[in-house]
Amino acid sequence: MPKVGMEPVRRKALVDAALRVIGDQGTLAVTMSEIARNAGVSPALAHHYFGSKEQLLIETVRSLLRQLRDDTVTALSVAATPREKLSALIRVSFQASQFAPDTIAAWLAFYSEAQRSEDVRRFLVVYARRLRSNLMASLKALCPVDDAERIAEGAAAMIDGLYIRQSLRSAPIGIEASIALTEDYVTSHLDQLHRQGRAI
Amino acid sequence: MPKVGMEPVRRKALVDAALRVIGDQGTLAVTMSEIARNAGVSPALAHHYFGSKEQLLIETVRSLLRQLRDDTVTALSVAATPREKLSALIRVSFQASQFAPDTIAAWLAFYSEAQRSEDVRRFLVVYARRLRSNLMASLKALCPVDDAERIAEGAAAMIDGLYIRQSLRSAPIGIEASIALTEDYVTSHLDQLHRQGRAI
DNA sequence: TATTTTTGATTGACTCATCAATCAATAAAA
DNA sequence: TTTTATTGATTGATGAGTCAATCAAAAATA
Repeated sequence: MPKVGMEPVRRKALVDAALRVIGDQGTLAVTMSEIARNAGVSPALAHHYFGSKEQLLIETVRSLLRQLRDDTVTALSVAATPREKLSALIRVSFQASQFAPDTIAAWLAFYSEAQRSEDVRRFLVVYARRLRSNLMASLKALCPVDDAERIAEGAAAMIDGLYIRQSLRSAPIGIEASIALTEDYVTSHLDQLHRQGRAI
Repeated sequence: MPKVGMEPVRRKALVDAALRVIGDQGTLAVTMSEIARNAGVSPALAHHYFGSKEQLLIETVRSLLRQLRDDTVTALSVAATPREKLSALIRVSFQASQFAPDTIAAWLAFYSEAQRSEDVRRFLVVYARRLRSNLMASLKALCPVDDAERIAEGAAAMIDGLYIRQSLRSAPIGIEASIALTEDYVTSHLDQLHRQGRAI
């Protein structure tokens, strides 16, 4: 039943399937067969389009990252002031699409994989940098650079930490609580600078 | 060259080797052969003493957790006031032994594995609970319970977040900087409560 | 328009490697 | 001689990657 132009469709289906399977198994010890089955095609086809499992995995991180970037761009575009942009950045990280158990499990699996695959590591570093630089951009408008750096570092760490804790599913902190906690961190530190007359 | 009483020695050697290999590969996709080789024994011996790979891995998380608990107990015992105990808890998390790249990679690998193995997950939940309850014990002496809960949650998240970010080894935040950031979080929130007259 | 040719999509069957787990055999204590 | 420590060799399962073959759409040609 070969219809022409299937390539992009299949690529997407396979990447999505990889995400699902990884999210489900919570590990990169997933097989091509399983991914292919989940996508409704044969294992051979997965190889045909991606060449190797590694490559399919890379593509999968990439898609995760792209999703997050798109969400971020959208959120930032509707935020007017630097302070609003900060809130938008925090909110995006805990957005439902990012906070879904499957997605969290997949991120975690990739963090673990990053220790072995230089390619995967590079993508995660991009994520870390992006979050940091987005936070910095807004913070610099609100306080001196060195304070901004500290706050950005702290906020980023807190976001990642809340994220990873979510993966254990014990005493799960909800989306709103996570946002409130991070929001609180930023606010209280900015307030502190304000009182010290160091804010802008 | 069988000498009697080798069992405990070998068990420890194998667990230590597992930790090294996992830390090195950053994943639980490690083989019994590799672990055994690293411990200087045959794969068959590893099976002899642990029965299965899963069991050896469980034992390895356990040892990680025990190490952390011992460090924590020691650190808490020399701290007198609640505030000092808080600092001690923070410091322990970033202690050299916990902050070694291998150890970080191993923790990460186990977090990822926790999605699949209920046993591993249980151990990590124990860790999370322990950290939280230790923080709470000291915080409750310094502020109302609901504030304590928020601060404990935030501090724990920040610790985990700094930890995970360390694993990417990009723009690595040092031990001291990590401690300072977390310390800063706790201090500024306690100060805030103080100003509001809600601290104890 | 009818036909042949080329190309893209797809898979079943296969190969090769790896790995967890088993077991029987050996060697040294006790 | 019984027990403990240890391993080499083997087995059985699984999984990544390859390949040749099939099928149908599209393009080219008659």
